[in-house]
Amino acid sequence: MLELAILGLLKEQPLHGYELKKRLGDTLGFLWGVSYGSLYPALRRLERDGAIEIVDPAQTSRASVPATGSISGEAAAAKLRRLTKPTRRTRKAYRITAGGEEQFTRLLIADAPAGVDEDRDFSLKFAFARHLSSDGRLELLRRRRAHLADRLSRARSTGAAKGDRYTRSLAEHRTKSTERDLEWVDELISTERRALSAATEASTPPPKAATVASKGVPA
Amino acid sequence: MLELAILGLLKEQPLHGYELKKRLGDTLGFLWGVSYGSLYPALRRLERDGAIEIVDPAQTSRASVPATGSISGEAAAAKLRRLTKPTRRTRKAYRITAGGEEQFTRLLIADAPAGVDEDRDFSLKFAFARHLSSDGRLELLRRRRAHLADRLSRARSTGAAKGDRYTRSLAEHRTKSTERDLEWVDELISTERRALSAATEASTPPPKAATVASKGVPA
DNA sequence: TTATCGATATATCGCCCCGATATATCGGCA
DNA sequence: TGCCGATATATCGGGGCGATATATCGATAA
Repeated sequence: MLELAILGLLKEQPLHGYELKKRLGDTLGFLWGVSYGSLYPALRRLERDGAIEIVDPAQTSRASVPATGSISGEAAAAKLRRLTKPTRRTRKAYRITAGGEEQFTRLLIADAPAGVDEDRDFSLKFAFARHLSSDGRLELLRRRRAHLADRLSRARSTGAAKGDRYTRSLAEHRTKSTERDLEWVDELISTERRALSAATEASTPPPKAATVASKGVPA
Repeated sequence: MLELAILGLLKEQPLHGYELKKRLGDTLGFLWGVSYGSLYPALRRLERDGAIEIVDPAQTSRASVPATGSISGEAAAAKLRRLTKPTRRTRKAYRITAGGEEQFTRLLIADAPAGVDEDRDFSLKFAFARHLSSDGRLELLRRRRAHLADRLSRARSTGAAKGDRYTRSLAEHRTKSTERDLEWVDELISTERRALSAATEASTPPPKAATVASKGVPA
């Protein structure tokens, strides 16, 4: 799971652990806690599997790998002046390899066996949806839809008159949330379908009734 | 975390592991995966700490501890006939102890240090809200509200124009979800406040303007 | 009767993630 | 110069998860 996120960020540019954690907290942070206790082991795992590699520290000057503190205006000049002599050893930047790119795609496509982390897993994959084809995105959304629909039907079949006031309120609220999630996914599916059919129309002569297939959003 | 759920169920009646798992899946299942790999270690932990104890197998006939498969009508008679000779040993039923009751309360009251499991933690506690005093419930809801408000402000401060289309859509949807959660919690707080003031009015002479304190729902 | 099958039931394994903590180094400032 | 806070890497203990190993029980079929 973490692997996917790391590889996704390293696809953009090489980064070292600390910066990686900050970006995970920033951009995917609303999904995720990401602590060092998971990050560094994950990096070692990825390196072991040849998915990432350490950027040669001699080759890459300090400028190539972004330092965490963004230097601003005045201070930057002084900083660069003193940086002609590149000290500082500690800080290992990682770069994604060809194998890593492959693994990224594999993980992104993979149909995860819907465990407890379903929600997080979907969100993470969707956050990297730009790396998927239109079909890939649709497949991802379809699977998500199926999962939510299943959760919903299961919630409904479990009679509403179960447990005490608080349990019921909880279940009810959760059901509503699931319904909203489902609606959202349906919108995303519609949008994606529209984009797909528009693209198809552009490359092939438009069939008389091209909008037929997008009527409603069945599973 | 699991401890709280287990103790909460054992408060009602003694149960053995398998049944415990089934009930966790049924009643709290919308929260939780609960696998044997966590359940049995948790039971051992609780037993080690004296929070639960094994029900003396000699004492308790089969009927006292619910068997999982509910026997229905015809089959039940035949079953009971053959059960005069009580074979079957494996199946350890656990009972909550006085110390366990204490620990349950402690865990239920505890202000968990808001980690990744905040949502699950709140839901679990709220599911057992009937074991709290009205004040306890209010405190629980207040903390939840604070957490959600914080999440929301953090989401808003992180400019909406970040990332690609998918990331933005994700963030937006999640923000809406948080808003809905917050509204729900506010409703719960109002309800609880009303109940509390009604109870207060019943026991003490009603002050002239008793509704003053319930204007709006500030943190 | 015996074989077999699915549900019941306990338990452990390896893996991953988390929070806490240890340990450096760096840059800025008094 | 000495100190502090931010940067940076790393490990530890503990808990949860999915998979799996056993074993027993009851029912059904051969």
